[in-house]
Formats: sequence, C-alpha cells, structure tokens
Amino acid sequence: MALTRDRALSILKSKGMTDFQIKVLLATMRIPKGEVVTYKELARMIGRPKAYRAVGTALRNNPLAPQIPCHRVVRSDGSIGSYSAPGGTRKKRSMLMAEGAIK
DNA sequence: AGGTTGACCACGG
DNA sequence: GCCGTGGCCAACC
Repeated sequence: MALTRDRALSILKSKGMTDFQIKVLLATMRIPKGEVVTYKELARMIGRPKAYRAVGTALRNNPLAPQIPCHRVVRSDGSIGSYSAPGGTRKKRSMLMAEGAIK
C-alpha cells in the first residue's frame, strides 16, 4: 500500500523534523518511478534554488526510505550520488536500474 | 554565537 | 577521467 502525503507528513512531524527537511521529503515523494531528478532541481521545486547542498543533508536523514524514493535523486553531472539507507549506493544503483531510470 | 559537517554545484587545470 | 578551490545552505555541536 502506498504511503499517502498526509500520513507521511504526520510521521515526519512526529520525528521532529524541520520544515525544510519535510518539504524536501514531500517533494521527493512526487518523483515518478522510472524518473530521476537532481538535488539542484529538487531545491528549486521547494522554492530554495540555492539550497541544493542542504537538500542532500536533509535526504541523508530520510526515515522512510525507500518508501520516500530518495534513491531517485542524483547529481547534476549525471553521476549517481550517494545513499545512506541500508544497502548504500550500490543498492541505489540497482533500484534505479530495476526501474529503468538509468543505464 | 561561531565553527564544522555534508547523499552538492561550477569551474579550472 | 581525476583532483583542488570557492561558493552555497541547513543542521549540528
């Protein structure tokens, strides 16, 4: 069963996350399977176009991976980026390949 | 209140 | 492709 936006919001809030972190994670939820966005694009989506570095810091604490698909966020130069959830960057790459998002 | 730490970016060399 | 440098921003100590 898919995680609804409202349910995610209440969980994240109960974790004591900041508004910035919550906005990042909610925006990440909107990335469709089979697509990727960059950290920079994600920053622009939440109205903080220059906070792309902080976006990475926020995703690092994603308590709902991979239900909130932070593995679909990659670097602007096309490289994979990192992944702190169980399985690490290797897992990130394999999930993206399984979704057909990357080579 | 100030310094440090990152799942980053752009530009060079 | 690699590495260094300066810039950026939120969280953390």
